[in-house]
Amino acid sequence: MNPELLQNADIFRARVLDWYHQFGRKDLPWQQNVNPYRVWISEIMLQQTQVSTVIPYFERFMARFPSVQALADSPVDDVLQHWSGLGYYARARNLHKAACVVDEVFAGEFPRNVDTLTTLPGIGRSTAGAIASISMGIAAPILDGNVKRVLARLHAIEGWPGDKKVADRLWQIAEGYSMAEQNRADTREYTQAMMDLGATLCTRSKPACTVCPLVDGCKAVAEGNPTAYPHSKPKKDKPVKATWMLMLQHKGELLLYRRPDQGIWGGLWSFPEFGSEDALQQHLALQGLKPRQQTSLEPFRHTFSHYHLDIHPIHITLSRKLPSVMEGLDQVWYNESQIEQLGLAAPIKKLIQILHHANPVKQ
DNA sequence: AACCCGGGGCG
DNA sequence: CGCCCAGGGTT
Repeated sequence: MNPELLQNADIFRARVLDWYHQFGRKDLPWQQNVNPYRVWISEIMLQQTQVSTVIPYFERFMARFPSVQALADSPVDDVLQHWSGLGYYARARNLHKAACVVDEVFAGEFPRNVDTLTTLPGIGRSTAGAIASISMGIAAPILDGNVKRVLARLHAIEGWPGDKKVADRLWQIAEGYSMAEQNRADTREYTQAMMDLGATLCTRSKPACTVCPLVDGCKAVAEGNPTAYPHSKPKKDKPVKATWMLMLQHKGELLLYRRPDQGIWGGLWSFPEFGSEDALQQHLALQGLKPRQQTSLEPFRHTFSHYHLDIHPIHITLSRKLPSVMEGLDQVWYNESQIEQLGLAAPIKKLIQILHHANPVKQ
């Protein structure tokens, strides 16, 4: 462990810059003829799309809109057309809006400080930092996804970066490293180096720690699990619901009803459901049914995107068919030959198969 | 099929 | 302020 790497910004920057000079990418289109306009456009494109896809878009965009004035002077539909295929069209609209603001409010010159840059539509703190540091030599930190990952691992920052407290901590660290004494070339290269490090070495799932210039200072590596950082979004624990499913069998047939179009498994065929075992038993009593044979199958959990459903299947064998079980809904006595014909939710299909397996139907 | 992304918009 | 969304790529 090398604590100086974490505490001394000069040592940290020297390591990062040295790596960048040896291995970093320096020939990307937006790294040529660097100016605020080109950096801005590239940053917005790179927020949503990977480098290899962005390159041709960037070239076409620059050929058509070579300057912020050219962009401001063009109809927004023209801008959207050159954005077509990238998605996130609100960003293209913001691009055009911001170009107009730069043209009209700032006399065609990008503001030379982060706070004013941030007032432009579509430019937040990170994009402003990238424009300021890369194209203006201003010592501003950035915190895009790549840098977030590098810093969260290096310092083993607990928590999800979407949480404000965690983001604030990461910004604080980024600021600490970016503020060290430096010259203008350093500032540009340092920012590019940090993004490159995150994009090419400190990747989300397979970080190349063995060749990382920061490995000896990396707390996540010291803990033995760099990919644990940054912590992922806490999946809000899903509520657990329970249902009791009535599997009525008569000879080789099972009673299914068609679910309403709205709600889960809309329009699919399913077993009658009840909110509790008591409700199920009460229903049976109302139907004048006193089952001789009743089996509770092993309850199991089915998980939806937004909740868990604990399914308690209750199997009952009848000696005669009931006329109607679920008031007002289509029902059908189902046998195995219909397996392809009816739309069944996955757990229902599973349940039917379990039953057939346990009690092979004697036809 | 879940996760990810910088910034905007909403309650 | 916190929460959700966009929209397609990666894993």
